[in-house]
Amino acid sequence: MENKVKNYADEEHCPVRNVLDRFGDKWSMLVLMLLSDMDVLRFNEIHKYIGTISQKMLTVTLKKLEADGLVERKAYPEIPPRVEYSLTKRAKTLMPIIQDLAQWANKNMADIQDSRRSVV
Amino acid sequence: MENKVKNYADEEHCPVRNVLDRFGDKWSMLVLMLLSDMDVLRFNEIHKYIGTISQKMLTVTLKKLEADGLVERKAYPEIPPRVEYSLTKRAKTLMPIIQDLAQWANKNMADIQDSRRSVV
DNA sequence: CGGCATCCTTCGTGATACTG
DNA sequence: CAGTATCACGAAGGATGCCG
Repeated sequence: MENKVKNYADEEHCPVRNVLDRFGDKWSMLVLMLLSDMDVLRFNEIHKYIGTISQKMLTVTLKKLEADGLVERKAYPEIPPRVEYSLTKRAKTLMPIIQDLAQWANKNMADIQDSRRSVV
Repeated sequence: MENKVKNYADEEHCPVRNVLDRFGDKWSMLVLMLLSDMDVLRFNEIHKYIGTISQKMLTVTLKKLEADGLVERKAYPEIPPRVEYSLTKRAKTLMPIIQDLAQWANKNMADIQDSRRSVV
């Protein structure tokens, strides 16, 4: 019935790619972890926490995360404007996995850097 | 002692970025999952399984993974040449996390795509 | 067979200036 | 304050051809 050689490039077989396409970029993961720690933050607060991100990239990143239902955006119609960001429930189910990934990274980073040097 | 505002961009706080910088690219994850399924594969076998990857990118991806100690490369001095790739122990400790990520992706992908459409 | 070298295109990212 | 708009650049990725 089934072909022996499945196509590993399609999304059917590799949903991970679907996920990574969304927060595998330079900043998304960082924003998620930050919001996970701090619960609610305003635009400029995030900007200050992540010192090196540009305003543009923060905007783009937040928009993407909001579109994917991972971040909630709450704008208050005040002058000056105030906008608060927080994680959605969906994002919160993802965070434990991110934490596992972080732990693995912590444990293995040193060894990996050794690998790169020794050029086995 | 500590500054209230930590820098979330440094590796100390975000080892995930270190990991993602390594296999967060377009193909690494795919190669890891494929090798996890198939145990041992030759260069052209991987190439066929992942139909859409270019030869160049497969080479680059495998080299990166090898350098990080995630993939083992075994070359047989024959004519024509034969090279076999497999996961290292280190990579095998990572795979469960990847699997979790894959499961999460499977469960949530549909909802996420709905989110993108409804533009909440 | 399993690469490497080169060229070329596209995308992500950054810098800067402007706005409601 | 919280963005948007525009320009510019570098890196990632693809196409093609050559080699041991």
